[in-house]
Amino acid sequence: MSQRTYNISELAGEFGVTTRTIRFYEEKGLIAPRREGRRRIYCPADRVRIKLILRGRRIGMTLQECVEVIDLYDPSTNNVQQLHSLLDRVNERRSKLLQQKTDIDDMLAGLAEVETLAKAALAGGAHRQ
Amino acid sequence: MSQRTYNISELAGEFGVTTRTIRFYEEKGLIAPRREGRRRIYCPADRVRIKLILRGRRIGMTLQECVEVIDLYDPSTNNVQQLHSLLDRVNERRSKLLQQKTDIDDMLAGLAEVETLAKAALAGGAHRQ
DNA sequence: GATAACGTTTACGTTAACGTCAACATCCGG
DNA sequence: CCGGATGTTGACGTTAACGTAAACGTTATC
Repeated sequence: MSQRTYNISELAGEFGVTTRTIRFYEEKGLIAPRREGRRRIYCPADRVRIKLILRGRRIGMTLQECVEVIDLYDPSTNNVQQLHSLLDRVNERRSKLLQQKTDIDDMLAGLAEVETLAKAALAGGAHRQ
Repeated sequence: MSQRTYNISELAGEFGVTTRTIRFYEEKGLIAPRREGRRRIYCPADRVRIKLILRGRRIGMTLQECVEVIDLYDPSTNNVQQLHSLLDRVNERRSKLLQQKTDIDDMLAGLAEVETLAKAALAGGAHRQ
């Protein structure tokens, strides 16, 4: 069951970013694909990391924050202290995300109002140019 | 019923930003407080605009996008063409917001898993330093 | 009337997240 | 063997969103 692999333009195409973006993430230490000669070869895990990074970016997280969140998913510790600190960071991140959800819902409510008013105007007294 | 007013440091304090940030928003044309001499005097409407800008920023919108959204709330047109274009922009913005909500929910689900695992580790086989 | 406390303008500095370009390597079909 | 297509490594450029600092005005207060 040899893992499927990807080259850089394949992933760039899939995610709608440039190859420069993917190389930049590597430059910043967010991913570390293996090499075949000089060429970068991405495994499924690399691909997932990129996906997670881009998800973070879509909600306005910095690359640094993206790493922090991804690192949460990858505990690799059994130490009591570290588990507690992990739980703390999970809670911090969660409260930020919940605030963002509230912001989004408020904004959606505003849009709904705008839509209602605009449709009413169209149905009622709107005039042509 | 004379409107309440605010000075710059008052608003900066309330919103947890610097006065520089507020002046910067003005520089970019996002707000336009009236003056009393050289001093900036903010009315409730100005305050609301700042609040909306900061809400946009929290979910990763650029200042430009913030203006676009705020402008949606302020139609001031009865032209059919423009009303249709308004509705289009509302829909575009909504779909971005919904994508963001999905991203946030996915991330929250991930955090919940991490939390469950960490708590299990603490309850079960975690060891002290 | 000196000195804080707050505000103003002007201007240069900074950081993040890439874009852009040059110069070169590799590979592949004709 | 050669010309694209694709990849690589520098290296410098760019934009957004402020930070920071200097130099000055206004007001309050001791």
